[in-house]
Amino acid sequence: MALMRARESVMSRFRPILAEYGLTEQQWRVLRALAAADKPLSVGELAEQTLLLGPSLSRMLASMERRALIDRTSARTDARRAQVTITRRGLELVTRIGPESEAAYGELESELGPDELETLHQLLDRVAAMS
Amino acid sequence: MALMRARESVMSRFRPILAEYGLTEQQWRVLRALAAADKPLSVGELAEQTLLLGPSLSRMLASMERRALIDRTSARTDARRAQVTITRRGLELVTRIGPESEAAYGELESELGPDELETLHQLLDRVAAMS
DNA sequence: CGGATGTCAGTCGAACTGATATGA
DNA sequence: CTCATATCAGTTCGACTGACATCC
Repeated sequence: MALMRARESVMSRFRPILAEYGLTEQQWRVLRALAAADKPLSVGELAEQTLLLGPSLSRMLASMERRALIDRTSARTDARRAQVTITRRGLELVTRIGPESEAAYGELESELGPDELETLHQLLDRVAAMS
Repeated sequence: MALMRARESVMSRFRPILAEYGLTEQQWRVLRALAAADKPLSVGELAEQTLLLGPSLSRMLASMERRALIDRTSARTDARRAQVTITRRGLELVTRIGPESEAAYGELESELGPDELETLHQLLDRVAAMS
């Protein structure tokens, strides 16, 4: 519950911004992962990085492709593997929303202080690594 | 994302146990809140403690009432306010699942150590309090 | 009356399972 | 053939909104 409350506290600031741009949290995670990666990602890699399931991603990607936020082509070396890339339009969205995202992160840092934010990060990573 | 990963890591151990008993995470949160409170809770109080929305709760409570896990009556002093209590059957479920829940928490404690778990808790609470 | 509480109805997004096409 | 990757189909659940009944 503590983890949920903390996440809810952070996201409640950020969700309205996403809604303005017609994005769900999950779609935002996809866009960020693609923008951060400097290469095309497979659906499997995306699933891992965004904590989404394959079928959910599959439908989301179809919808995001219709909105021209991402592109899907199949890999040359392995035709099973999709190549998902972010489009110029998608990247534009990320760069427009990005600053507001960092602002939310900045609030967090000014609330906790840089050292304790770092501590929090390390502890969370250790919990995540338990799996 | 760090908060999500940490939570996912914790819950991935626990979710199969809930599934065994036919409970969703959200229903479990309701049961725990009711078991922890030694008095009837209103839907509003439940919403606050479980991070669920009113309408979602309303439907869930109806379903849980059909399964005889909870009871709903209206308050004497204020007929708008519902009195939600846990039934004997619901309490039985909590006491059966409880130990497994604490086992998961124990894993966390043995992974981080008691001091750092405490630190994590405090940091998370501070983030949650930002709202 | 105005404000609070809870429920209902309906829509939407995502989780999840099982089956299937395709290719390594 | 096997295994992996991705998608499809279908169901279920909760988020969310707007309307509404009820009561303070």
